[in-house]
Amino acid sequence: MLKDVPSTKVDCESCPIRHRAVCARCDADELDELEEMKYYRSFEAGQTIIWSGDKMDFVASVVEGIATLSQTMEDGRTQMVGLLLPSDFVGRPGRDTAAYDVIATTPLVMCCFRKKPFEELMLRTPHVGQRLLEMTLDELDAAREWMLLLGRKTAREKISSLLAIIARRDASISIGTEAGRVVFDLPLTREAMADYLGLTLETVSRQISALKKDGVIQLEGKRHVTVPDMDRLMDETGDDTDGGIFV
Amino acid sequence: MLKDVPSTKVDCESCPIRHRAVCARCDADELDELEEMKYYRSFEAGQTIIWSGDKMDFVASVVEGIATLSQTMEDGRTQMVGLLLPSDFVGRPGRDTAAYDVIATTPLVMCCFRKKPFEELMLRTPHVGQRLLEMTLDELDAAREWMLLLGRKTAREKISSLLAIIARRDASISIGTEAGRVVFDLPLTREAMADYLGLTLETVSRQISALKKDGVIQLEGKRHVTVPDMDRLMDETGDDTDGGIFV
DNA sequence: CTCTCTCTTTGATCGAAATCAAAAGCAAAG
DNA sequence: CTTTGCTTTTGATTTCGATCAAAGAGAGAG
Repeated sequence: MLKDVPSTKVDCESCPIRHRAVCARCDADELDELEEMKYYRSFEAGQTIIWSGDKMDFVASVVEGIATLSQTMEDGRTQMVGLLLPSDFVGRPGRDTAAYDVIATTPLVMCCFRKKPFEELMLRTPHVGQRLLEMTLDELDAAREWMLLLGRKTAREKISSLLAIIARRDASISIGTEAGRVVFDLPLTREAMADYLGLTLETVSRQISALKKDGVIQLEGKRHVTVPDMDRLMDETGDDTDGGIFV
Repeated sequence: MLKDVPSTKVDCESCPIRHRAVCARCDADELDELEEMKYYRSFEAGQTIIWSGDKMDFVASVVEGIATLSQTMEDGRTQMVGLLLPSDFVGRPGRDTAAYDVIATTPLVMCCFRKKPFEELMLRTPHVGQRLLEMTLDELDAAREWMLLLGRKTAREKISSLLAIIARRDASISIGTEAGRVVFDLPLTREAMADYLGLTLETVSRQISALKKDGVIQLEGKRHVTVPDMDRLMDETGDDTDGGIFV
């Protein structure tokens, strides 16, 4: 089910708990303590990591890969409520059951901490709690941004918004950025995109085809996207000038 | 614009900052400090309390009345992203501009604290920060619950869900509860409901009429609602048995 | 009481996205 | 190379909610 990554002490630049997410202002002792505590788990694409309602005895942050948070109604309608990218945090200090399904959409590596000791550290270390509050507020903003999208945007605006988010996120990583040109691979299937946007997969496909026909994007295969002009794409999102905060 | 409520020391049972929201576990000194800090502001129905982008130099919690958080696109489409009921908290420790419009939908009284001293108290008092994290996580859950509604529910399910939420919230306050029967007044106009649910006001009106015709609810005037059988209403929401967490 | 203004209901029509259906593309397995 | 089992695209049709339009219902002002 899950294979453990070697968890001997690694000086892991990409481990967000240590280096970005939680501990930016912690002192050396606290960092060491976190370092001792952490362990890695990895998952295959498509694997469900946590089922809604499960007991959650750890918190974690994404090191590599992409996961989704989603909710499903009895009749099978599902809505994705969050996208977890590297450095994003999973888990609820103070809660013991998961509220959503967490599914790996690509091979995934997470950096985990058992919840109990992590919570104890939180009590002793106000910075960690504060940082967590900050991150939670960011997530809340993102969720509310998404509510506007789900409630009021057209299918074309929805797709454009999602592409813009991924493009921006990737643009900061990839090198393919020159004068508004961005190139990236979609990390989600059409169905996952539909579940995120509150659409059907057919509508997603059609709108992507339409954006392609109109020259807003170029497609190579099913996943490889080129945005020749980010401003043009942004115009399609319906957002005001400086756009969404999301992810 | 705003008239101040006498802010001499009041032993205010309904003031949530003091008695419920933030300070359940604080000791006497901290409570006194909060007590000294707080002041009240009241607003008329329809008044905009905070504009998105405004500088926010206070945090507050709702004592009486109802307010909404909403986002508006340039072309006027608006989506409500939160409903503030008594005891709910407004404001972002660590942020200085408001992300949403806050509008009073009924006469409103808020218990306010200047942000700076409140943040300082937070630093000294871990309980307050923790409580705030807990509250923020609740809001996040609520927002995500709403994402499912916005993305995947039908108009009828949306209306039923909103009615159920208000009914449940009111049921715990009002006396009109006997064997699943709940009576309450809608605190929102049809338009506000539409903005919350991602619908038009005409659709809201039509669906309410339909629920009435089908005996799921009874209406007296425009606002006064009787739910003869909560279970029946819950069946209409599309939620699984124990329903939403929202509000 | 009547006028005005706002909120709400209801009707007729339209349109965007859902649904139903089939074909095309592609990768892994045999 | 063919088969199998996806994911994706495209087409035809339907439907739910939006839009356009008008009438009813209160509440408050004069």
